[in-house]
Amino acid sequence: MDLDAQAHRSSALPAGGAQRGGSGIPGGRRKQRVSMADVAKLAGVSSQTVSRVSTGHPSVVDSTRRQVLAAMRQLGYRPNSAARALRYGRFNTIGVILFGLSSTGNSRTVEAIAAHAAAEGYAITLIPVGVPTQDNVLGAFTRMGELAVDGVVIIIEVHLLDASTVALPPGVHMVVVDSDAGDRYPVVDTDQADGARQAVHHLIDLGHRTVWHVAGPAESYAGERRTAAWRQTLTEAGLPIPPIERGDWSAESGYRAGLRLADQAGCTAIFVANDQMALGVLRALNERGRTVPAQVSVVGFDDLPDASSYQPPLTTVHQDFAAVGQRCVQTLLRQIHDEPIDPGTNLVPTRLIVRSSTAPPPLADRAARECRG
Amino acid sequence: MDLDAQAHRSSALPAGGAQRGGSGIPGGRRKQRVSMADVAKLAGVSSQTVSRVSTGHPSVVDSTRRQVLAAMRQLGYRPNSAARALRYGRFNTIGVILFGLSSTGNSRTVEAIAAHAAAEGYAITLIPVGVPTQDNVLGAFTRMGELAVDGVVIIIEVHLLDASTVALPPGVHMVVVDSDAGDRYPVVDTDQADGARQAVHHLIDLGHRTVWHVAGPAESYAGERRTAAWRQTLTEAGLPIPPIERGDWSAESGYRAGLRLADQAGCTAIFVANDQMALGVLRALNERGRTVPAQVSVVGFDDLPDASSYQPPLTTVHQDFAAVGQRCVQTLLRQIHDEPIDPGTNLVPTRLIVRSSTAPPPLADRAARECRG
DNA sequence: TGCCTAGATGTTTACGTAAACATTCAACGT
DNA sequence: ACGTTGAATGTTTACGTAAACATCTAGGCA
Repeated sequence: MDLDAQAHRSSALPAGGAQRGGSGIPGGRRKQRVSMADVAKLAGVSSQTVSRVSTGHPSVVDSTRRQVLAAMRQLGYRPNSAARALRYGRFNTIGVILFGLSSTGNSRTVEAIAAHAAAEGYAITLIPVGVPTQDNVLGAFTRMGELAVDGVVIIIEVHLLDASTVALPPGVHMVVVDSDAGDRYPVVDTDQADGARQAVHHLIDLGHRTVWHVAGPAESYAGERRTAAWRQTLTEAGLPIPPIERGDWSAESGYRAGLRLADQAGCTAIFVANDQMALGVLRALNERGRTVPAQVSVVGFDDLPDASSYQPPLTTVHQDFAAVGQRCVQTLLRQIHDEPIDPGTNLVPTRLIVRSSTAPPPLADRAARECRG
Repeated sequence: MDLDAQAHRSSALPAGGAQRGGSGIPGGRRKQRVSMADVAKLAGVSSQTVSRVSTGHPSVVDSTRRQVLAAMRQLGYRPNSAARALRYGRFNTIGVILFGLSSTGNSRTVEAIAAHAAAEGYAITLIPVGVPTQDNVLGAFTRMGELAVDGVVIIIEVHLLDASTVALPPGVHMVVVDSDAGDRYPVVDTDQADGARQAVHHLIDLGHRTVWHVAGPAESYAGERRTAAWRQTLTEAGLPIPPIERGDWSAESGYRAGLRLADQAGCTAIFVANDQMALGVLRALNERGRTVPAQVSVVGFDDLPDASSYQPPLTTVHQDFAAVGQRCVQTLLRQIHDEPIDPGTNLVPTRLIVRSSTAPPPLADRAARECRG
């Protein structure tokens, strides 16, 4: 790898554009990049032939092709994607607008998006929004308008986009992840409701009289969907609905919520809205001497890679982030290629992973319905 | 937001490029994007004036500027970044080559890179490498060569780049994260060695007779650096060097290593090469009835957000991923702008976060040197 | 032999932008 | 009054690529 040579070259060049290069004089101004014309000259063909070789056009005779390829290698030619994009009117790039990658699922979703986009010949550009204020989101949209993207995946609570002043630049397609705006935009999302339902049902089926809940922040639609499904599942089962504890997705907030729940006498089962908070809940219960799962059962949501190593290994709802990313790319590319897309929300199924943090309640707390079995 | 209008428009258009548009006839073929010329025509000025307004050039009289801005808004003009990139020879984009975002620090580093790049007017493009084979890395480099980036941050064990056949396309600058190739490429890295040293010293200072070690995979230079520093620190302290247990960074592998260590009689202190494996170690020790920190002390590395909620809260080495990302961007931009860069490795300091997983060893195991204090 | 066909290659042009250069015009000084 | 200046704006051109069109060559067939 010739890093050194490169560094030397660039530092040896005349600094600014002082020479104001006459048209084609190489070496005058920094002839930064090798163009097709350069390759063509060396190979003794026209630049169009170089173009044909570059794009794999069939009607180039083999000897010519080899000659051109040799010249390309010799000069270190690489196609100028800006010129290509200009020519084609396409960037072959997908933008991803998000708050941050540190949030649990985002990084894995983005990873999947990147992987699948790459497989389709698309690169992805990250457009981070620092703080999720409406102003910042608008700013991201403005920036995105100037960005070299053919479409965007928006991994942001969509209600932040509802300011009527936002005008999405025409020609930019979009897919929204993690939202309930199913009828306004194409949406891909994990089936939050069904996941929560499975979690709560699991606990009910084990014989618990009810299921307590540590919810995510109220601003999160994904969180709210999980909470709503928790409530509905309990209602359908004719069980009482305990008061909600609320966290901010962090393990620390789960710990605080867990301390409060540990003091609730009748609390034998907890559905926690994500695994990180569940980690905190487990610690709180342990500190308060309430054993899991003998005295209290805990179910999480996400199935983080670490969840199987919690103490005890966590029963949780598995989210298929890879599938979400894959469907995002697929939906977006269909739009970009002017193909029809299935309207409405594209739900990715979840499944419950049963580990060691759930068990039937202590005998004293066992529900009557358990006796059916 | 006029998503609907957009959708209708695009579906109402003639599908393929059947019309093969005569040169400038609008409406023939899809006149996809609004150009400066369109704005100029509407505003009754030359396209150069539109350009001047667009770039904020001072010599445009206010009335003209307002006229142009109005026309821009009316037509929904947005600059074509491909044309700009072609004109300027710059993309204002930084590429990031990595394996995956799920790996611990990567997502946070990338996040920081994205944030700082955005602040400098640069977007970032993700170039994921599926499996870290040499072939794939080469593939990524090839793709990157064709990509619209002015520089790349490489978050990949650098020895995968050492195939002599890799020719980095000239004109693309690079910074390597997480490597020991300090003299060949500009490198930004967490000070792995010092972090490990702090961790081991902490345990020694608590009076442990030696410190056992759960290492990362042998292929990881970052991991090897931590291991080497662990060994050196013990050696300098004149302490014996126990056999190494090795994991693959995952909590599960940490668990398995922990089970093996739990059976080692003299093991009272463990330095684990990352927090995730430490989580597994904690579980293994707990299962084997060895209490932390009373019987065994554990120190991790990374300071994941969750580490403070482990059981017990983990003493660990804090990595400043944000600083790493920031310095990457800074170093890269200096190269891109032809400014001199400080050669060699740019080390980001770490600091030990002492929580509840470390304590002096049980009396029977206390080292003689402890009596000095 | 000469025309026709098809495949290989060369030439022209447009994509949207902005630097460089050219032009216009009003304000100013002598 | 007239030339000079400089600010505002218009015109030309190049950036690198690839489609569209033009040209050229060799081989097939009457």
